Formats: sequence, structure tokens, C-alpha cells
Amino acid sequence: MPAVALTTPLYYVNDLPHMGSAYPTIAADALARFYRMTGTPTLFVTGCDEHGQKIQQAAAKLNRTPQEHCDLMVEGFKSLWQLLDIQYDRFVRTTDARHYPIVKEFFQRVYERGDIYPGQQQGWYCVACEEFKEERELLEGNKCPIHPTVTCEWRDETNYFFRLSRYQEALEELYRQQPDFIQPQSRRNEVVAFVQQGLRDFSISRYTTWGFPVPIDESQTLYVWFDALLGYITALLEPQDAPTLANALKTWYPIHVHIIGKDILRFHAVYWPAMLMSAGLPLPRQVFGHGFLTKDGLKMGKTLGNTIDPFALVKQYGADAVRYFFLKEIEFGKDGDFSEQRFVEILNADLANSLGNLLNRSLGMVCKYCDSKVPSRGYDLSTACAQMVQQVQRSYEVLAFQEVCQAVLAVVREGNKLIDDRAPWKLYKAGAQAEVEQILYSVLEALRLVGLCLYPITPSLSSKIWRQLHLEPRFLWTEAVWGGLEPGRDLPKPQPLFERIEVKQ
RNA sequence: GGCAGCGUAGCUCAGGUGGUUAGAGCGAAGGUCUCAUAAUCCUUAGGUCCCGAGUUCGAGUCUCGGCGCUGCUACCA
Repeated sequence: MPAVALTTPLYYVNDLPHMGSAYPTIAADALARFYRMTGTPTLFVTGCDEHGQKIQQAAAKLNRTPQEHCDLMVEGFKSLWQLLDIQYDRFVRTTDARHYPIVKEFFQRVYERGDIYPGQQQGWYCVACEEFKEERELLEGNKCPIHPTVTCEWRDETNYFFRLSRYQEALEELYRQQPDFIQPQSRRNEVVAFVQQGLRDFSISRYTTWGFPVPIDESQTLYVWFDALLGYITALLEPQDAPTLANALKTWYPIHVHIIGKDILRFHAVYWPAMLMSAGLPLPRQVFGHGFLTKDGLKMGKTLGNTIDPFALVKQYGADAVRYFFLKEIEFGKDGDFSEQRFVEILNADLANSLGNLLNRSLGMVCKYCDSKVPSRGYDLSTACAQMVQQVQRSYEVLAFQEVCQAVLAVVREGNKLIDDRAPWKLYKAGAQAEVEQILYSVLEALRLVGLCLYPITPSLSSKIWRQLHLEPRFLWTEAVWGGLEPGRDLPKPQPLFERIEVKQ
């Protein structure tokens, strides 16, 4: 079975993680859990991107050294991932000692290929922004649009450039040959349009200090993106191996999918494959750009003060609730909205009322009518479940988490409907024991499969379902077939699976 | 400005190649059952499918023109 490596972005550590960092990490974790469940060798990579001037500034403002600052931020990320039940295999840091050898080796390859050359970086530079401005965006008298009192100065620096222009055709060919290289479609269109208008070489070095020295010129440091993207490769190193490119590439390369935000699409869908082509390496199979989150219909931002604090959200509602909401309620790839009211409604409707209560009511009846033992087999929901399993697998493979949830909920609804239609309590009183057992078996077995299907999204909820079915919560996709519950086994007394969230007014 | 996409029930959205009474989930209202976490199940929502024109026997579904919204239009990540 081919190995699968998948990545989140390597988050920039200028600040603690926000919901925008948690979102793709949740998705990546779900995907990784799905692959592991199917028995695929899986490597889930996340980490942090720690170089660059912004970090240096953020650290200075807080009276820290850049490294101290990075260390602190990284702890913040790791603790959030723990709260959210994120099971990553590798946490790569671009300040790691093992990263630079990889970067150097990669740089050398690209350099020998003739794709790195010194050139002039010219333009109007705003000292306040610390960046070059496009001539057309300047105000009267070469004033900066963001700092209207600052006159931009003409700068003419010698930087090293990457010969991106050389790869225009190859990239266009890539997008043609591999139409799903960039997902979703709308993002692909943007990238194709961007590349079509012509690619310019871009500078990959800066005169700043917080970064790796340019291997052929120690007076400059590498542009953060150059070493950040290579973090994906460093992450593939086995802990015991020496940091060489050959070691990094031997097991997990090429990467199956990069899950990223649409804001960094260009770096992953244009620069990154071009860099890899230059180094003579295979390309990732897919770059998936997810959408952005809004809160109550508004863009989130520190200035508006309407950010979602993922720490607070998880602490209040739990990891499963947060994971479920964002994967179920927002189509992966599109923008989506968070509102606390919607959040509570969805969780109550789906997890507490439909799913939780189904488990509770059916287990309750098993206690009363079947002596707390798994009843004899029934097959009422077997067809529905077979469809669900098929759909769920297809959906996970294309990162359509919303579809996964919908397929699962359809079965849950059928389970509730089956009970209402057949009314086991009446059958029991009428002495139709065999029929009662078949119905209840069908529902419990469906719930076993529901737990399995939902495991990548709500791991601890699924574990709770399985424990209430007296099963070891070890989820394997080979068990996604009807009939796994063995009649006659003892069942515990039902416990509420997911407590309703009561809104306090 | 250019390019791309979108605008369908209160909310979030489905609606290949045009064809009977436009669908789902959530929310809301009414009802039902009693196994259950006052959960479930059933029914209802009478929606200008953004507007206008056109093509057609027939358009939410194609064409054109408006209006509105979003994204991209390169070196902060």
C-alpha cells in the first residue's frame, strides 16, 4: 500500500494560533486518521515557520530574542493541538538544527541547475512597512498608501533571484496534466490565470538577520518562504537519520496532499512546484486550498476584536464539538461562517438529539427487553449502512468531510425512524421478542458503523459509542461491514453520549 | 479597469447534457408516540429561483444586458 504524507501549513509564529490555524489542522487530522484507519502508512506533518523579519519584530516588541519568542509560540501551538486531539506524526520547526543542512543541499541543487542568480531588487520601499511597494499604489509624492506621512525611498539592492520564469511552461503543463493538482476548482482557475499572465523571477534573499544565511553569500539570509516550504521535506526525516536530502526523500516522498489556506496558495501551487522541478524532485500530488472563516458574517480581525479563540472554544465545548462543527457545517474549500448560535444548534441537533439519543434509547431498550445483551442479528439497516460506508470512503478521499457527516446522519435518521415505525416497546408487550431483537440489533450495529465512519472527525465521541457497545475502540476500516456486533455479549447501562448544550440567556 | 465565480425557502446550501406540482438540513409552527438527553417521528413553510430582454413548444437550468457580492490581478507571511 503506497505511503501517504499529508501536511498542514507550517504556521507562522508571529502570534499564538487562531481559529484559522486550527481549522486546516483539524481537517488534516481527520484525513490522517482516515488513512491510518484504512491501514495506509500515514505521516501527518505539521509545524511552524519561524524565520523572517516579522518574527524578529514581534519578538523585539515583547522584549524577547527571536528564538525565545518562537519557542513560546510553538508551545502554544502544541498545546492547542493537544486540546483538539490532533495526532500529528511530525512537528517540524524551521529553526531546527536539522533543517539547515536540507535547505543547503536543496539550494545547492537549484544553484547548480543555474536557477539562482544575483540581481537587482529595485523599487519604492516604505520604511514603516518594511516592504517594497508597487509604483501604481503610491500616493502623490511617492507617499506610502498605508503610511501617508512617509515618503517611500528608492532602493536598489542586490538580491539572489530564483528563475521562476523558466518554469512557466512546465507549470502550465502540470496544471493541464493533473487537473486536480490544485483543489478546489475555483482556486485552480485563479492559479492558472496567474501563471498565464507571465511569471517573473522572485528574490529569495534579504538583508535581515533572522534567517538562514544564503549558502553562497553569508551577508544575506534566505527569504522565509524558501526555507519554510522546505520544512515539508525536513519533516519527512526519520528521527534517527542524518539530515540529508536522500534520507528525507526515501520513505514518505512525494507528499500526497498539502492542506493550506487560500492565502498561501500561490506559494504552494506555483513557487513550490517550480522549486522542486528545479531541484529535479517529484511534485506533490495535490494542493488543497481551504476557505476562510467569518464570524457572524464578518471578517475576523484583531482590529474588530471579533476573533474566535480556539482555546476557549475547546475548553467550553470539547474537541469533538469543535471538530464536528467546522468539518460538518462548512464545505471544505469554501468560506464558512461561525456563529455561536449556529454552533449550539448543530451540535444539539446532530450529536445530542439525533445520534446521542439514538444510542441512548436503543441501549435502554436492550437493557429492558434483552437482558442487557447484544440481541440476535437483524439486517434492517444493512443496505443503508453499506451505502454509507461506500459514500464515506469516497468522501474522505476527496476531503469532503461535510459529505461524510451527511451520509452518517442519513443512517442515524433512518435508525430513529426504524424505531418509531416498528415501536419495539409495543412488540415487546405483544410478545414478539424475535422481532424486537432484530430491530435493536440493527440499530446498534448501525451505530457501530456510524462510530467507525465518524472516528476521523470525532475520535473520542466514536470511542464512547464503541465502549457503550462494549467494543475496544480500535478503528479499522476492514470492520466497516455489517455484522460486527456479536449477539449475546453483555452491554453496559447507557450513558448520555453527548450532553445537550443548554443556552443560558 | 481586466479575469473568474456567485446571487434559489428565515439560515446554510442541492439542483449532469433545458421538460410534470423547485428540493434537503437547521430554525419556526402544529401534531404523534412514550423506548430515550422535553429527545424521536409526521405534517406545514405557499419561496418575484437578483432584475430585464432574448432563444425555445417549454428555462432556476442556455444567450445578451443590468444590479449586487466575493476572489485573483506576485515578492508581509
